[in-house]
Amino acid sequence: MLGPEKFISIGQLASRTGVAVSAIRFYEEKGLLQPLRTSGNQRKFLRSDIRRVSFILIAQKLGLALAEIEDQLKNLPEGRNPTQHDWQKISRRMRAQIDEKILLLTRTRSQLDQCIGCGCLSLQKCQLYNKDDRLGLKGPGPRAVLD
Amino acid sequence: MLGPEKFISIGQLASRTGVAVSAIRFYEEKGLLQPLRTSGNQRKFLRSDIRRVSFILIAQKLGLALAEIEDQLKNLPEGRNPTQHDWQKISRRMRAQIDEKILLLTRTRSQLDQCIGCGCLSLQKCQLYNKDDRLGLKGPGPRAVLD
DNA sequence: TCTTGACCTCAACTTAGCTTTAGATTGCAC
DNA sequence: GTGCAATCTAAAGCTAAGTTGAGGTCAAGA
Repeated sequence: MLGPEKFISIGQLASRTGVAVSAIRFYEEKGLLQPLRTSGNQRKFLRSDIRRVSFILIAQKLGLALAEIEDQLKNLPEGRNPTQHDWQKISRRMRAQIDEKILLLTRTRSQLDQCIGCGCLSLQKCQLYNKDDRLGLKGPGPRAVLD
Repeated sequence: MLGPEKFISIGQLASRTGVAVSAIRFYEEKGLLQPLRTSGNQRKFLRSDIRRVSFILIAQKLGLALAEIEDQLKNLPEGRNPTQHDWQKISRRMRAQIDEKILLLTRTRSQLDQCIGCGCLSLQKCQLYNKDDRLGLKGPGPRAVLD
């Protein structure tokens, strides 16, 4: 029968995930994907790489950098297709990160509420912006300070 | 009496906010700060610029880009020192943004929970990663898709 | 006066996360 | 076998948010 092929091309992976072909090559370069090659040197991906790319996208939305995402993906088995169980473990870890993020935002919000009361928005008085927070909730921000 | 000076230097602003001098100049270049100059061409800032910089830092933590922060700051009066009331208005707007962020994260979390149940983490099945979300919760992610 | 630290400008460099471009294959369809 | 889209590599370009460096000026104290 004409069942689905075992491997998919870069173009297929791109259209299935909505990610540009160039971005997929870039992810490979960064070590997030490890496609095989055809005899003609074209990349061939496992079907499970669709899920892998989905994971990359979701994790990015949560603010993880590609390097951090790579770390998470290291927990997936090399070579063989990850099982449902493999993905569950990794998902649970992500849930913890979301929890943490929500907590930080909630704290920030209540601090801001206090500031709305007094209208101060000042570093000294509010503690809304202090060094500890700085390390917690990350964003761009001046670099020197982050070191 | 020796009351506090009306203006502060760039170095003072830097040490009061914890932001590098180079970053402050950069913010000025981007239009986020509009210091006056001394006869010797050195920048002189209003004391209220400390608050302004604090705001920039806080807003960055919430994921706003400098351009967006500039938009918010446009709501502050030019020239005169912002009043407590001015800051309150702007703070309330920020609170709304935090609320929205928390909402999005909460939604993402519950979707992820469903995925943990099935272990799928797939685009089609879970809807954890769809285009609507993509616009909502922003992050890096492939550019083409964002257009 | 001299020196020293804070300040000035302008240009180039940095990191992350990609996209774009150019020129060379590959592979499928007719 | 001819054509055309999809793929390949390598290098350059882009945006955000700054930092770094070179070379010059300002201001205040000894």
